[in-house]
Amino acid sequence: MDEARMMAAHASLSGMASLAQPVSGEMDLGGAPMPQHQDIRDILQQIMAITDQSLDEAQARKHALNCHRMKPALFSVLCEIKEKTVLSIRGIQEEDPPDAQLMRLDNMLLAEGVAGPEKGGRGASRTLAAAAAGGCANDNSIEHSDYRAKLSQIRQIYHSELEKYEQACSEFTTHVMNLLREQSRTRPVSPKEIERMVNIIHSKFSTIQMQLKQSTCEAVMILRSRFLDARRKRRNFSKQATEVLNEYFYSHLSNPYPSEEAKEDLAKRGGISVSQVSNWFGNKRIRYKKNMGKFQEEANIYAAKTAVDATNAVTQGKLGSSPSTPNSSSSGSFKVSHSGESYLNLQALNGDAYQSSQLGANIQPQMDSLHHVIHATGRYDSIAGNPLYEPQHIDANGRWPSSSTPSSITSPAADLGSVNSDASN
DNA sequence: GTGCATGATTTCCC
DNA sequence: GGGAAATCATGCAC
Repeated sequence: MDEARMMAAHASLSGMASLAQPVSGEMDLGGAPMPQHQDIRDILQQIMAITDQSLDEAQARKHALNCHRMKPALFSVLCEIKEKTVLSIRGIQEEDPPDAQLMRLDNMLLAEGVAGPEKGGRGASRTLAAAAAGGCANDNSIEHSDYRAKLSQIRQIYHSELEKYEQACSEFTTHVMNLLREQSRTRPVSPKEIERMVNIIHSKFSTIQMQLKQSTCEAVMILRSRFLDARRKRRNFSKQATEVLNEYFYSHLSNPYPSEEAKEDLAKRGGISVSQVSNWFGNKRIRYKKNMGKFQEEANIYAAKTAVDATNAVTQGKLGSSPSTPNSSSSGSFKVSHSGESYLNLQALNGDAYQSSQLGANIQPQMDSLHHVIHATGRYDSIAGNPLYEPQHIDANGRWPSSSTPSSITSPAADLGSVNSDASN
């Protein structure tokens, strides 16, 4: 203890003689020092003298002082002084307002499914739902499981660390409390001081917890951004997927609006998602319309392919094959399920007859394909008068004739027995 | 590195 | 809600 503090303590004690009165319960009304006062002065003198003594002497003196009958009273007074001075000042400095940042972190961890009860991750499911709206189903399913696994890892680490911190906090608090209680026998430590110390410890551990929460949030953010980036990452479709989509597009050129059923079928066959099919058709329609010349060659290739399939189907039909003979197309989906005779008769049908024939929609893909072949081979002109062979499928407004009300019957299976808007072409 | 192709997203319209 | 159009962002050939 330095001289200044000793003097301060001395002054305090001198002024606090009155505080010690209740303990002794005796007072010299004439102002003469009572025996108790003399005791206190003696104790203080001894305390002051400790610094001048050797270690052994000091220990012995300390022990003697601890056993002194006035010690409880003295400690009580010192505790009171401490509370009135140092601790009150600390109290003002340390009482922080509720931490908004901590609340934000807690909310975010709850929202992401890291904190709170296990629920498969609300954030995860939300992200998964968002991802399911687009992107390859197969790839996404992998990414989903990957995302969930990583989120689960983060959750585990977070809870493990949190538990460690809480345990450490509890252990340390108990340790400090025991220490202070132990020390209260040799130095003035009030219960309030212990309580305050516990609060300080909790506050420090709370800061550490906040750092943990912050790190966890950052990890979740990084994970999410990686996942979302991966979702946005474009990958070209497989050759098969592109072929399946192009086959459908060019064989339904007059009305390239696949129904939900057709989209599902295309998605299944192409190994992509339905929304990817929708995206593809959206892009294709626009890009085809913008630059038909560029797509002509591609159109001819697919048209020829489909036409060959159609011809095969026709031939087989003429030869008396079963009406349900599968299309020889590699795609194997757009099947000609009616006889070749019906197909040939179609060219002579007017709109009404076409509708009543109940097969126009099914034949239309082949008609579209043939149109392209004919157009490409210069034979278009000779049959241009036939309303079935429109040189363009897009009207003056740049729209497909039925684009405002796309046919819901574009799937080969669904085409059966229904009226296709293509018939007007 | 550049330009084109292409899948995905966004915004607007009906 | 679905589609058109514009735009973004990436893949890929050169």
